[in-house]
Amino acid sequence: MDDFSWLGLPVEEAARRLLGCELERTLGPETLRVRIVETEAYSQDDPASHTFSGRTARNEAMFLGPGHAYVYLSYGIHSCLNIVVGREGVGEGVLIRAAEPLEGRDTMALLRGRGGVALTNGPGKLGQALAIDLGLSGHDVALAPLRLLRRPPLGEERVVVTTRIGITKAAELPRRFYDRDSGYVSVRARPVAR
DNA sequence: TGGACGATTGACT
DNA sequence: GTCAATCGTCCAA
Repeated sequence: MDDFSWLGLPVEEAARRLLGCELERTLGPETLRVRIVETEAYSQDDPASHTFSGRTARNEAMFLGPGHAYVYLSYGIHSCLNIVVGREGVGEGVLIRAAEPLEGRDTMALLRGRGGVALTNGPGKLGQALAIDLGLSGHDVALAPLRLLRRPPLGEERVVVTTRIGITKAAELPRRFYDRDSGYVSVRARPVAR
Protein backbone atom coordinates (compact mmCIF):
# COMPACT_ATOMS: atom_id res chain seq x y z
CA MET A 1 0.00 0.00 0.00
CA ASP A 2 1.41 3.32 -1.06
CA ASP A 3 1.68 6.16 1.41
CA PHE A 4 -0.23 9.15 0.06
CA SER A 5 0.39 11.58 2.91
CA TRP A 6 2.53 13.67 0.55
CA LEU A 7 -0.63 14.48 -1.41
CA GLY A 8 -1.58 16.61 1.57
CA LEU A 9 1.16 19.06 0.61
CA PRO A 10 0.25 22.49 -0.79
CA VAL A 11 -1.29 22.00 -4.21
CA GLU A 12 1.60 23.40 -6.26
CA GLU A 13 4.10 21.14 -4.52
CA ALA A 14 1.82 18.14 -4.98
CA ALA A 15 1.46 19.02 -8.68
CA ARG A 16 5.27 18.97 -9.02
CA ARG A 17 5.59 15.67 -7.23
CA LEU A 18 2.92 14.01 -9.33
CA LEU A 19 5.23 14.38 -12.34
CA GLY A 20 6.88 11.00 -12.88
CA CYS A 21 4.30 9.10 -10.86
CA GLU A 22 2.33 6.40 -12.64
CA LEU A 23 -1.35 5.66 -13.13
CA GLU A 24 -2.48 2.06 -13.42
CA ARG A 25 -5.91 1.42 -14.91
CA THR A 26 -7.34 -2.10 -14.88
CA LEU A 27 -10.11 -3.06 -17.30
CA GLY A 28 -11.02 -6.65 -16.56
CA PRO A 29 -7.92 -8.69 -17.51
CA GLU A 30 -6.27 -5.67 -19.13
CA THR A 31 -3.76 -3.42 -17.38
CA LEU A 32 -2.99 0.03 -18.73
CA ARG A 33 -0.16 2.01 -17.19
CA VAL A 34 1.12 5.52 -17.89
CA ARG A 35 3.69 7.93 -16.49
CA ILE A 36 2.45 11.43 -15.65
CA VAL A 37 4.35 14.17 -17.51
CA GLU A 38 2.15 17.27 -17.23
CA THR A 39 0.02 18.66 -14.39
CA GLU A 40 -1.87 21.81 -13.37
CA ALA A 41 -2.66 23.01 -9.84
CA TYR A 42 -6.15 24.25 -8.88
CA SER A 43 -6.99 25.58 -5.41
CA GLN A 44 -10.21 26.83 -3.85
CA ASP A 45 -9.13 30.49 -3.78
CA ASP A 46 -8.38 30.29 -7.50
CA PRO A 47 -11.02 31.81 -9.84
CA ALA A 48 -10.11 29.22 -12.49
CA SER A 49 -10.93 26.30 -10.19
CA HIS A 50 -14.20 24.40 -10.27
CA THR A 51 -14.26 24.74 -6.48
CA PHE A 52 -13.93 28.54 -6.42
CA SER A 53 -17.64 29.04 -5.74
CA GLY A 54 -17.82 26.33 -3.11
CA ARG A 55 -19.02 22.78 -2.83
CA THR A 56 -21.58 21.54 -5.39
CA ALA A 57 -22.83 18.18 -6.67
CA ARG A 58 -20.28 18.21 -9.48
CA ASN A 59 -17.17 19.06 -7.47
CA GLU A 60 -18.06 17.02 -4.37
CA ALA A 61 -15.11 14.68 -4.98
CA MET A 62 -12.67 17.59 -4.74
CA PHE A 63 -13.53 17.91 -1.04
CA LEU A 64 -13.06 14.25 -0.10
CA GLY A 65 -9.42 14.75 0.78
CA PRO A 66 -6.08 13.78 -0.77
CA GLY A 67 -5.91 10.59 -2.80
CA HIS A 68 -9.31 10.72 -4.43
CA ALA A 69 -10.05 11.12 -8.12
CA TYR A 70 -12.09 14.04 -9.43
CA VAL A 71 -13.39 13.56 -12.97
CA TYR A 72 -15.25 16.25 -14.88
CA LEU A 73 -16.75 16.38 -18.35
CA SER A 74 -15.11 19.00 -20.52
CA TYR A 75 -17.13 20.58 -23.35
CA GLY A 76 -19.67 17.78 -23.00
CA ILE A 77 -17.23 15.39 -24.66
CA HIS A 78 -14.02 14.77 -22.74
CA SER A 79 -13.54 13.19 -19.32
CA CYS A 80 -10.59 14.79 -17.55
CA LEU A 81 -8.86 13.36 -14.48
CA ASN A 82 -7.69 15.20 -11.37
CA ILE A 83 -5.97 13.90 -8.27
CA VAL A 84 -7.40 15.58 -5.18
CA VAL A 85 -4.70 16.95 -2.87
CA GLY A 86 -4.39 19.26 0.11
CA ARG A 87 -6.66 19.03 3.14
CA GLU A 88 -9.96 17.22 3.39
CA GLY A 89 -12.82 19.71 3.19
CA VAL A 90 -10.81 22.12 1.03
CA GLY A 91 -11.35 21.93 -2.73
CA GLU A 92 -7.86 21.49 -4.13
CA GLY A 93 -6.71 19.22 -6.92
CA VAL A 94 -4.23 18.57 -9.69
CA LEU A 95 -5.36 18.15 -13.29
CA ILE A 96 -3.43 15.39 -15.06
CA ARG A 97 -2.93 16.94 -18.49
CA ALA A 98 -0.64 14.41 -20.18
CA ALA A 99 1.19 11.12 -19.66
CA GLU A 100 3.41 8.61 -21.44
CA PRO A 101 2.08 5.11 -22.19
CA LEU A 102 4.08 2.40 -20.40
CA GLU A 103 1.85 -0.65 -20.67
CA GLY A 104 -1.23 -1.54 -22.71
CA ARG A 105 -0.46 0.83 -25.56
CA ASP A 106 -2.42 -1.28 -28.06
CA THR A 107 -5.59 -1.08 -25.99
CA MET A 108 -5.13 2.66 -25.53
CA ALA A 109 -4.81 3.02 -29.31
CA LEU A 110 -8.08 1.13 -29.75
CA LEU A 111 -9.81 3.33 -27.18
CA ARG A 112 -8.42 6.45 -28.85
CA GLY A 113 -8.84 5.45 -32.47
CA ARG A 114 -5.30 6.68 -33.17
CA GLY A 115 -1.70 6.30 -32.03
CA GLY A 116 1.56 8.17 -31.59
CA VAL A 117 1.89 10.97 -29.08
CA ALA A 118 -1.80 11.81 -29.71
CA LEU A 119 -2.54 8.77 -27.56
CA THR A 120 -2.16 10.64 -24.27
CA ASN A 121 -0.79 14.16 -24.85
CA GLY A 122 -3.81 16.06 -23.52
CA PRO A 123 -6.31 15.79 -20.66
CA GLY A 124 -9.23 14.65 -22.84
CA LYS A 125 -7.01 12.26 -24.77
CA LEU A 126 -5.64 10.72 -21.59
CA GLY A 127 -9.16 10.31 -20.26
CA GLN A 128 -10.19 8.46 -23.39
CA ALA A 129 -7.02 6.32 -23.50
CA LEU A 130 -7.58 5.16 -19.92
CA ALA A 131 -11.37 4.79 -20.28
CA ILE A 132 -11.96 7.37 -17.56
CA ASP A 133 -15.57 8.41 -17.00
CA LEU A 134 -17.64 10.37 -14.50
CA GLY A 135 -18.29 7.18 -12.55
CA LEU A 136 -14.68 7.27 -11.35
CA SER A 137 -15.11 10.65 -9.69
CA GLY A 138 -14.68 10.16 -5.96
CA HIS A 139 -12.73 6.94 -6.44
CA ASP A 140 -9.86 6.22 -4.01
CA VAL A 141 -6.69 6.08 -6.12
CA ALA A 142 -4.99 3.71 -3.69
CA LEU A 143 -7.28 1.04 -5.12
CA ALA A 144 -8.10 -0.69 -8.41
CA PRO A 145 -9.39 -0.06 -11.00
CA LEU A 146 -7.47 3.21 -11.01
CA ARG A 147 -4.34 3.37 -8.91
CA LEU A 148 -1.71 6.06 -8.44
CA LEU A 149 1.81 4.67 -8.08
CA ARG A 150 4.36 6.86 -6.36
CA ARG A 151 7.73 7.47 -7.97
CA PRO A 152 10.75 9.57 -6.92
CA PRO A 153 10.34 13.30 -7.69
CA LEU A 154 11.79 14.59 -10.95
CA GLY A 155 14.99 16.61 -10.70
CA GLU A 156 14.27 20.31 -10.36
CA GLU A 157 16.06 21.03 -13.64
CA ARG A 158 13.64 18.82 -15.56
CA VAL A 159 10.49 20.61 -14.39
CA VAL A 160 9.22 23.43 -16.59
CA VAL A 161 6.75 25.88 -14.99
CA THR A 162 4.25 27.79 -17.15
CA THR A 163 0.83 29.37 -17.11
CA ARG A 164 -2.16 27.05 -17.43
CA ILE A 165 -3.82 26.05 -20.70
CA GLY A 166 -7.32 26.84 -21.90
CA ILE A 167 -8.56 28.99 -19.02
CA THR A 168 -9.78 32.59 -19.03
CA LYS A 169 -9.73 33.40 -15.31
CA ALA A 170 -6.44 33.72 -13.40
CA ALA A 171 -4.71 32.82 -16.66
CA GLU A 172 -1.50 34.53 -15.58
CA LEU A 173 -0.70 32.26 -12.63
CA PRO A 174 2.30 29.92 -13.04
CA ARG A 175 0.58 26.69 -12.00
CA ARG A 176 1.34 24.29 -14.83
CA PHE A 177 4.23 21.85 -14.57
CA TYR A 178 5.71 19.52 -17.13
CA ASP A 179 8.63 17.18 -17.73
CA ARG A 180 10.99 18.92 -20.13
CA ASP A 181 12.31 15.55 -21.34
CA SER A 182 8.95 14.08 -22.39
CA GLY A 183 7.60 14.04 -25.93
CA TYR A 184 4.03 13.69 -24.63
CA VAL A 185 3.63 17.21 -23.23
CA SER A 186 0.49 18.84 -24.68
CA VAL A 187 1.77 22.36 -25.26
CA ARG A 188 5.36 23.50 -25.20
CA ALA A 189 5.56 27.23 -24.78
CA ARG A 190 4.55 30.01 -22.47
CA PRO A 191 7.51 29.70 -20.14
CA VAL A 192 7.06 32.03 -17.20
CA ALA A 193 9.03 35.25 -17.54
CA ARG A 194 12.25 35.29 -15.56
C1' DT B 1 -37.27 25.07 -16.10
C1' DG B 2 -34.31 27.06 -19.73
C1' DG B 3 -30.21 28.85 -21.57
C1' DA B 4 -25.35 29.95 -21.47
C1' DC B 5 -20.99 28.10 -20.68
C1' DG B 6 -16.71 25.44 -20.62
C1' DA B 7 -9.56 23.05 -16.94
C1' DT B 8 -10.82 20.20 -25.27
C1' DT B 9 -10.28 18.02 -29.50
C1' DG B 10 -10.13 17.08 -34.37
C1' DA B 11 -11.54 18.37 -38.91
C1' DC B 12 -11.10 21.66 -42.18
C1' DT B 13 -9.46 26.23 -44.99
C1' DG C 1 -5.16 29.75 -38.78
C1' DT C 2 -10.80 28.92 -37.76
C1' DC C 3 -14.68 26.44 -35.97
C1' DA C 4 -18.25 22.98 -34.60
C1' DA C 5 -19.32 19.09 -31.59
C1' DT C 6 -21.94 17.94 -27.31
C1' DC C 7 -23.90 17.65 -22.52
C1' DG C 8 -23.57 18.06 -17.41
C1' DT C 9 -23.74 21.80 -14.47
C1' DC C 10 -25.10 26.11 -12.62
C1' DC C 11 -27.81 30.05 -12.00
C1' DA C 12 -31.33 33.34 -13.28
C1' DA C 13 -36.15 33.62 -13.69
